Amino acid sequence: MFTGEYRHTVDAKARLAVPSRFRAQLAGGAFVSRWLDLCLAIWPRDGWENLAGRVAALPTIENPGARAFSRFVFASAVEIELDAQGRFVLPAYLREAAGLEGEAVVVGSLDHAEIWSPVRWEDYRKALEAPDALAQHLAGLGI
Amino acid sequence: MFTGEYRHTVDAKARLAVPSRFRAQLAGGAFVSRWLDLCLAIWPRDGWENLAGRVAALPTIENPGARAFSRFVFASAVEIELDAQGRFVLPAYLREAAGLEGEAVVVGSLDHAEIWSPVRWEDYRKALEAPDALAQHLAGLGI
DNA sequence: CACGAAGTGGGGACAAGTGGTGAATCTCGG
DNA sequence: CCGAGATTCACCACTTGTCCCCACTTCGTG
Repeated sequence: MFTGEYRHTVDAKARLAVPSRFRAQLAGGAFVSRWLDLCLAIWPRDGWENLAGRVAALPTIENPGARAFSRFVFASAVEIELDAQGRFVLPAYLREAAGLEGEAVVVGSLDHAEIWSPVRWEDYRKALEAPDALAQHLAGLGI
Repeated sequence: MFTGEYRHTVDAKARLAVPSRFRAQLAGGAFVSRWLDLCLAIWPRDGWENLAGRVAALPTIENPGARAFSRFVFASAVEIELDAQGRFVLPAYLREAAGLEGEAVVVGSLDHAEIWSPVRWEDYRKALEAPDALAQHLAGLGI
């Protein structure tokens, strides 16, 4: 399970360290892709294959939205390998897509981790903390 | 069951002691996350897995609100382990979220415990103690 | 009054995160 | 086809933060 929030640096060589708590779960191989709300996602192999299977089942021929989503995710994806220090290299187009430079926030999201620009994450989180926004979301869930 | 109110210190290393009455219930593993009304929640493993399971079932790809709530819960959560003295470390982002420094109030809340900043807890409690506030909230709950 | 448990504070060992150097590979021009 | 430059990758070194253990104080209890 991926949880928690970690602030790491993106160094001059575009390397980003994966939080140590995530490493064991990514040992069997990992994929990075663009993701919803202008962030990036890190998937362990099985989660990635699960996602690929679900997207493959979408009606990509008839439905432009499904087609767009499939391209959005898979055209950008790279398989990554961690170096001895637990870092990997972020391709330039992914850095650009997420607006990353200098620093990044890595957050857990259950079956995958996400990489955010610190500014965007802050904005997103603040919108969420508006007094009743959360309770609204909870209401429909029966929680 | 978690009940009672305890005032503990958050020391220079950001450690917080769990009230001894709660420890047995958290022995099998515990999780801390952001929670409603700007406090933090401590969950025993089974309670957390119950919550996580329900959030995991949400349609996070199609629904931005579900996505936001999923991020709120999982991005903030940490699995904690108590040291020999029954303490654990509060990550900086959780301290900030709950406005904690120096002291904290730990309160029981049936299936989980909550961590409040003393000031916020005081305000919240006072608001509830206003003559009719509680009755107002209870109305319609069928209690 | 004595004992034990709970809460608090601090020090040392180790791992995580970060920056940098050198070797291997690839690209491009001569 | 060969060589110089650029780029990437693997390895090494340092700093910082985290974790674990030990010691002290206070409070409740026998």
